[in-house]
Parts: sequence; structure tokens; C-alpha cells
Amino acid sequence: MGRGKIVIRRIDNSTSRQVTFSKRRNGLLKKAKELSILCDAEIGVIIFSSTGKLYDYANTSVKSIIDRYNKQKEEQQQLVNPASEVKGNLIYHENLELHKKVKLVSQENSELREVYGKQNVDGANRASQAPCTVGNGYDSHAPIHLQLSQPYPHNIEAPGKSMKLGLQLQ
Amino acid sequence: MGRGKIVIRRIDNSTSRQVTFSKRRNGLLKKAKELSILCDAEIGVIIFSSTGKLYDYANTSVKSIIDRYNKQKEEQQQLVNPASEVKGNLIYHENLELHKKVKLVSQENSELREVYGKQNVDGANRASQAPCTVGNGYDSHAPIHLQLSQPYPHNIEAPGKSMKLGLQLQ
DNA sequence: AACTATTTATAAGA
DNA sequence: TTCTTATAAATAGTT
Repeated sequence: MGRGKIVIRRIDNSTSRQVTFSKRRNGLLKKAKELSILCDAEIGVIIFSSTGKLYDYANTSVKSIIDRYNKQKEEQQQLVNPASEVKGNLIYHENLELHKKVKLVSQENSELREVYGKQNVDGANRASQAPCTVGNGYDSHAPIHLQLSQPYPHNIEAPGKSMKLGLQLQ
Repeated sequence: MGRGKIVIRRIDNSTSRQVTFSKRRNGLLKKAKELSILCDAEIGVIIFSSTGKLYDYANTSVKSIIDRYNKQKEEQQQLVNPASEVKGNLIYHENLELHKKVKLVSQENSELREVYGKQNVDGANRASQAPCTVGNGYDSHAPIHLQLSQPYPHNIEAPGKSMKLGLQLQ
């Protein structure tokens, strides 16, 4: 839509790519807004420019639509993988509730290694550097391990998955 | 862009709202695709129709763009809240690493209450219904508590925040 | 689902 | 960058 027709391929010229990005980004966000109003839809748009800058739009909030998206996907996943052997069982239902919270989780140890260099953060090599304590017994060189108050029923679901659990600082 | 000009407000007629939704949704997704190709951008679009149906587009993947969005937001958050009193301290840096993982977490107990009704999931009222065990000692009526192998240095950061920690099923 | 009269978006130029 | 405008593209109302 312009003085000439264009083909949809990456614009080589950096300047005109930037100009086109600015124009079309505005156009896309306007269209998203119109659609959400006209048709009473919840819409989110996330854009990262080629330089890494973030632009977004959501008629509600990006957080809200991401949460709704994840919820929807989890429900779809349940339909695809219904674990039919134990379907209808209370334990199965509870497992679904628990597995709604399953997410990839972070790696304290590897991040600690980045902060402290190559030292062994499993605690074996802590003498090589004075441990940092902050008066309540916390040792910044030792990883924090978690202990469950009871075993998790892993024999029902596939092992190797991680789960996200609440943990309040006190 | 059509036989007549329209004003951008919710379309009352359900049928024509649905028709417009279908047309404009296709238009929006096409525009998103074109923009991502022309300008080498990473783009994600999430749409929920008024009936709750999900439509999405991403040139990479929706998961990937959500992860990138969250990462970007976390970095912005750190810039806004630099905890300047202890800046430069090793422990401060470690806290940043840990707090990158801080997220709102889920409430096992309230969800368990939904599954099992109003019974006390703290374990006090477990006799009112036979607990479900699955052969390894897991009691589905009792919440799972977590115990840290060492105290968390909460005196540095604000209490009341929750943190997400890795937990592998074994 | 198609069809088109119009409106809207935008490519190129200033 | 912002504005202009010729033209391409999207789409509102119709069939």
C-alpha cells in the first residue's frame, strides 16, 4: 500500500528498514486495538525490534494475557495427555492441580558459579575463599537445598519434570 | 476500509461481530507476519475471541517471545529498584541472581481446597475422608512443606517476597 | 464464501 | 524525523 508494490522479504537497507518498522509497528498496534474494541476480544502484541527494543500492546495487560495463554495451553495439554489409566481418580485430579504449576526452573548453582568464578559451589572448595555470612547463619557459598515434608507421588507422573512451589521468606 | 466508514466501538450485532472478527483477525496476523519478515523483528500476537477461543502467531514461538518478554521486564525492574544501600557487595550481587527468580507462586492449599471441598487441608481434619496414598508414603491430603538447608539472608531484602527455586522430581 | 466500492495503510519522495 | 500523496491493500456492506 504505497507508491509502489513491495515483496515481503527482509529489507536490506538499514535506514528504510527502520522507517518501515516504525510505520508498520504503529499500524499493527492500531489494528490490534481496533480489533479488541470492535469484537470485544482480549489481545496482546509483543514486538522486539531487530535492535532488541521492546514494544507491546494489550487491551487488558500483557501479564494478564500471558497468564490466560498459559492457562489455556495447560488445559489443552491435559486433553492431549489425559493419563487415562488413572482418570477419574482423586489422585489424578490432584496431580493435574500440582502439574499446572510445573515449569522449567532456574539453576542456582550455575548462576552462583558465574558470580564466584569457577569454584565448587557444592561446598567442597569453600575454604579457598572466605564464606560470606550475614549474621543469621546464611552461607553465600553453599547452595540452598530444599527438603519436602513428604515424598511427591512421582510414580504417577513422568519423573524428570520440575515443579514450582510456593516459598515465602519470613 | 470498506463500503462505508465505521466508528471503532463494540459491534452490537453478534453475527457481524463474528464476521468482522474473522476478517480482521486474519488481517492482523498477516500484518504481524509481514512486519516480522520485512524488519527482522520477533513478534508474538495472542488473541482471545469474545467466546474465549485462542488464536496466536509468533515468527519464532509464543513460548520463546514470552520468555524474552519476561526476561526484559525483569531487567527493567532491576534498573528501577537497584537496592542502592548494599550495592557493590558480593551478597547484594548474589541476591540479584536469586531475585531474578522471584515470582509470585502458587497456592497449593487453596487449590487443594477446591478439589476436596471445604475440608481443612492443613491436616487437622484428615479423618473426615480417607487420605489417598500411592504406595510411597505420599499423603494427598497433606500439603507439601519445604525446608531450606540453610536460612535465606532475608535481612538484606524485603520480607514477604516469594522466590522460585528449582525442584527436580526424582 | 465471493464481490466491489470505499476507506485505510503505507512506499516513496520531499 | 515528519509531512505529503499516489497507490496498494484491507475491509464494510452486499449478494
